[in-house]
Amino acid sequence: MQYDFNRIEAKWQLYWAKNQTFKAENSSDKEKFYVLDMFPYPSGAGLHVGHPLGYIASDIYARYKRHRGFNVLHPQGYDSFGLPAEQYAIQTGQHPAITTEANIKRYREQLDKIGFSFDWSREVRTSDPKYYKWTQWIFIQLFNSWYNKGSDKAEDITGLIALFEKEGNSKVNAVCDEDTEVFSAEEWKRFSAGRQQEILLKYRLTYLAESEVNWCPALGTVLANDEIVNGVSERGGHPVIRKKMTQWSMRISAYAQRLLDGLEKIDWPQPLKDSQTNWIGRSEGASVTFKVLDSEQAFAVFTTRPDTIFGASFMTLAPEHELVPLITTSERKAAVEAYIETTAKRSERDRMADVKTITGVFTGAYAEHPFTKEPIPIWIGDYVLAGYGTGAVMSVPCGDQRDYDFARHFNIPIPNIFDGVDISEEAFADKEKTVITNSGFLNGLPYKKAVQRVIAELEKIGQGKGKVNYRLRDAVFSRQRYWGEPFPVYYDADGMPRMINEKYLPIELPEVEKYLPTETGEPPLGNATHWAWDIERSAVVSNDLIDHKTVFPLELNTMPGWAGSSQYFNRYMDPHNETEIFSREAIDYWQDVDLYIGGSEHATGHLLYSRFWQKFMYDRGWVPKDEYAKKLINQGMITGTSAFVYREEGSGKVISKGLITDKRVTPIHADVSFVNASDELDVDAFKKWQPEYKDAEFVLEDGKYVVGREIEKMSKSKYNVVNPDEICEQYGADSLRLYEMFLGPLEQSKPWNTAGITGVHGFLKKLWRLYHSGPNGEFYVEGASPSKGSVEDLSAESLKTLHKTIKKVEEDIENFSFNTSVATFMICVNELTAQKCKSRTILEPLAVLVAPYAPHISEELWEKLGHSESIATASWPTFNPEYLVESTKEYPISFNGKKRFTLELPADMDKEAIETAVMAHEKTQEQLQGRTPKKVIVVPGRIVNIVG
RNA sequence: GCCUUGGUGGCGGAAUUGGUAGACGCGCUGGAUUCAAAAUCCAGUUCUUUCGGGAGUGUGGGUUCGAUUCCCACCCAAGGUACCA
Repeated sequence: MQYDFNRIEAKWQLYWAKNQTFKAENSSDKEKFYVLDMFPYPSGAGLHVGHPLGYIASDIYARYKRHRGFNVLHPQGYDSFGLPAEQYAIQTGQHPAITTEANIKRYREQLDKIGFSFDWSREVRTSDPKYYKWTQWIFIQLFNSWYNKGSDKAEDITGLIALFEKEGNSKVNAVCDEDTEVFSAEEWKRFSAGRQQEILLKYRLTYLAESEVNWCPALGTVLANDEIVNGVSERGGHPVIRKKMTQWSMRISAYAQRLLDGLEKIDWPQPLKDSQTNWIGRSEGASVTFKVLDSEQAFAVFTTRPDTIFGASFMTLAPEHELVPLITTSERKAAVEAYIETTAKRSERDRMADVKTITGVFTGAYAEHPFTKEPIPIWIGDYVLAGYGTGAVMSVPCGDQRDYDFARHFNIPIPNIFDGVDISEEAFADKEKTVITNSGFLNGLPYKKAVQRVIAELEKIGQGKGKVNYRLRDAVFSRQRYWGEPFPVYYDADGMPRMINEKYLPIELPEVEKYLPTETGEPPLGNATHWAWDIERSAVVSNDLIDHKTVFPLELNTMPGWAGSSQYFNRYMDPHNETEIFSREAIDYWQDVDLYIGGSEHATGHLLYSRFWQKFMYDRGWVPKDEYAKKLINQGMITGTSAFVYREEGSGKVISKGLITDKRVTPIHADVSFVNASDELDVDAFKKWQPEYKDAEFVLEDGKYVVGREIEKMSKSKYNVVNPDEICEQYGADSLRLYEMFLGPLEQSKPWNTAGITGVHGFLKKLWRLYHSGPNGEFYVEGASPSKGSVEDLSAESLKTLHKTIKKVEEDIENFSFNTSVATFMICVNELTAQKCKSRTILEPLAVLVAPYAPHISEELWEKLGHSESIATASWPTFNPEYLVESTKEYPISFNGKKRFTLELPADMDKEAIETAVMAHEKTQEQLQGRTPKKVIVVPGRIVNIVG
C-alpha cells in the first residue's frame, strides 16, 4: 500500500478539528504547560516558509508535552492591526477590515494544512473590538495609575490625589515629569480642576507629552524609520524632518530598574537579555547643573565621569535643546539656525552611526564652571541627541574620544587632568588607572574616590548630585494612523484628556472616507464625521454636536502596533470573557507561559513592552506573576535567494549579469518565480510584472538574461518568498515539518532550498514501508495486538536501535535541537529496515517518537496498529539503558594528537591494561619507529594519545 | 558607529564536558532493476598525493598531551538600532 500523504493528512486534520483533540481545559488534574507562539501579522502575501519554522518547533514541543502527560495550552491568533493593510487601503480604498479578514482566512487555511495542534477555540484578533476592548481597558488603568517609588510599584491615582490633598507633593516619592513644580496641600486645593488634571498628567503612567517624530510634509504624515531611506521617504522620495508633536507616552522608564532586575529570573537567550540590558542602559554618575554666564539660565548634564569635571573645556548641547534659542548670541544666530536646520534633516540613527564627520557650532554663550568659575564655551553638536539624558554633555576632551575629536577639529583646548598620561594622540578613558591632577580638591585621587568627593562638593553648593541614569526613554504610544486601536479618550472644555468609563468599552474604530491624514494635517480619524463623545448619552455621536459642554471631540490618534500584543498571552487563558480581561480562575490555573518561541527582532519592542505591562498588571494585582514567560527561544529567520536584474545608470538598459563588467548599474529585485534553476529570467513575465520596464532594452548574453543572486532575509518586499502550499501539495505537511526542522539549528538563520526535501520525504516513505512488509505492501507487524495475537521475532539489535533513538530524541526535544532528531529518525529507520524489523514492541513506540514531528503519518500508523484513540493520547516510551550496554570500545590511537589507527578493546579495561595493550601493538611500534614515547595519555572510554 | 549572532566538503548541516572532524540528508559518480523512465536498492564521494603519506573547521597568534570547541587580535556576512511587526 502506497504512502498516500494527501489522503492521510486531510483525514487527520479533519479528525482533529471534529474531535477538538487539542482543546485545552482551564482546569485539570494534570500539570499545566503553556506553549506560546508569537502570533502572526496577516499580510497579503500569505504565509511563507519562514513563518512556520517557529510554529513547527513549538508544535513539536507541545505535542511532546502532551505525550508526557501535561495539560497543554497551545493557542494561536492574529496581530491584525498594522501598517501594510492601511497602506493597501490608501492605495485601493478597500477597508482594512475587509483585506485583513481575507488575509486571516488564507493564513488559517495555510496553517491548518501544516497540521498544528493549536486550540483554535481560543483564537484572538487584535483588531476585533471584543479583543481591543481590553486593550483600551488597560490603557485606562495605566492612566489611572502612578508609580510610587516608596512601595516600588504602580498604585491607583486616587491614592496620589489623597496625598496631594493632605500634604501637597513635596514629600511624594513618585516617578514624574522632570519639570513638575512643588506645591502645598492648600495650593493643590486652590488649583482649578483643569490645573489639577494637568498636574496629575505628570504622574500618570500614560500621559501626554511632546515627542519627536519623523515628519514628511509632502505626504502629510509621520514615517517609521523603516519607511525612510537615505533621509527621504521610501515612497516618493520626499524630504523628512524631525518635528515635535503632542502624543501619548507610556511611563516605561518608571520600570527601568525592575525590567533590568527581572531578566535575572527568566530563562531567555543571553543575547536577547543583553539587548534589553543595553536598551535600558543603566549608568551611574552625577547630574551637574551649569549656570549660563550673563543670563538667568542654567542647564543640567548627566555625566558618568564627574571626576573629570576640571577637564571640561566646552559644553555641547543637542541642537534641539530648548536652551539653544535662548542663549545664542546675536552674532552666532545665523550660523546656529543654519546648523539646526541641517540637523533636523538627519535621522537619529544617522547621527549616531556617523562618527567620522565632526560638525557643530559655537553658540557664543558661556557656562560657568561650578568650582573654578571659569567661563566654558557652549557649543551645539549633532552627536548629542536630545532624547538621551538631558540632551547636554559636559565635554571633557582628555577623557572621551568623541569630545577629543570635536575639540581637535574646532581647536578647542584639551587640558590634561590625568597624572602622567600622554594625551597628545588620543583621549584616555581608562577609569581604573586614573589618578586626577590639575583638578583643585580632586588632585591625587583615584577614580572612585574622586567621584564620591566631587558629588559631595556639588551637593554642598547645590549644583549637582549622584544619579542613576537610564537610556530607556518613555515609549511614544500615539500613531497618526487609521488601522489601530482607538483611544477611549475625549478632550474636555479645558482641553484636558478624559477617559471614557470602562462600561462603555469598546470604543469602536469609526468609518472614514479616506485613510490619509486630513488636509489640515490631522491623523486619519480626523476624517471621521461621527467621532465625538456625548457624556449624557454615553455614546459616540456626530461631530456636528460638539459643544464642549456635553459633547466633546474624541482622540484622533490610534495606538501603536505593540498595544495589542502586550497582554495577548494572558487573554488566551480566557479569550471569550466579556466581563473581565480574564477570570481569576483562568489566570490562577495557567499562571504564565512556560515556553515562548519567536524571533529575536522583537527583543527591544514587543518583548520589552509586554514585560512592562505585565509588571504593571502584577502591581495592580490582576496577574500572579511579574514575568509572563519563563523560557523563551528565538527561532532564526529563513533566508531566501533573491534575484536581481541590473539597470544601467543613464541608459536605463537592463543588462545581463555577465555583461556588467565595469558599467555602473543599479540592482533591482526580480520576483524569484520568473527565474529558472539556471538563473535565467523570463523577460516577458518580468516586463508584465513591472510595467515600467515594458519598453526597456534587455541586453542578453547567449540569447539569455542571467540574473544575479544574493542571500537575504525571506520577505515579500524582496520578492524571494517561497510558499509552503506547493510543498504541502507535492510532498505533504509531514515532509514540510520534518524538512523545516532538518534545515539546521532552530535558533540560527538558514537558507531555504527546496532541493533537499526529497531526503525527508524519502525517509517518510521508508518509515511507511517498515510497517507495510506484508504481501503487496500491506500493513503488517508481528506481536500481540489489541485485536489479534501473533508471535513476534524481537532482536536485541532492534531494541538497541529503538532505545538509543528514544534517548537521543528525548534529549534533543528538551534541548530544542530538532534538526538532529530528524537525523536520528533516519538512522533508526535505516537500521530497522536493515534488521528487517517487524516487531510491534519496536514499531509501536517508534510511531509515538515520530508523532510530534510528523503527526499525520503517525496517527495513520497508530490506527493501523489497532488503536481507536488519537496518538496524541499515547504516553511517551520509557528509555531503558540496559539495551545500550556495550562490551567493547573502539579506541582511537593518536600520536601527538593525530589519530593514526583504531583498536578495539574491552569496555571495562583499566588504564594500565589499555596502555600495555596499545604499546604492545605492532602498529604502535611502526608509528614510533624505535622512539621511546615521552608520555602516554589514556582516558578510559575515550582516547589514547602517545606523545614523543 | 554601537549591540548581537554566525563563518566546518559542491550544498544544508553533525561533532551534547577540550578527546576518532565531516554523522544525517541533498547533489554528484558508478552499478543493479527496467524496452525506457519514474520509483527503489547497492557502492563511492573533504582536499592533495610520488598511494608511504601529507594537509584541513574564515585569517594570524596563544594555552594544552590533544582545540571546530578555550583565550587574544583581525577579516567577512547577517539581524537590531526606539513609528515595519
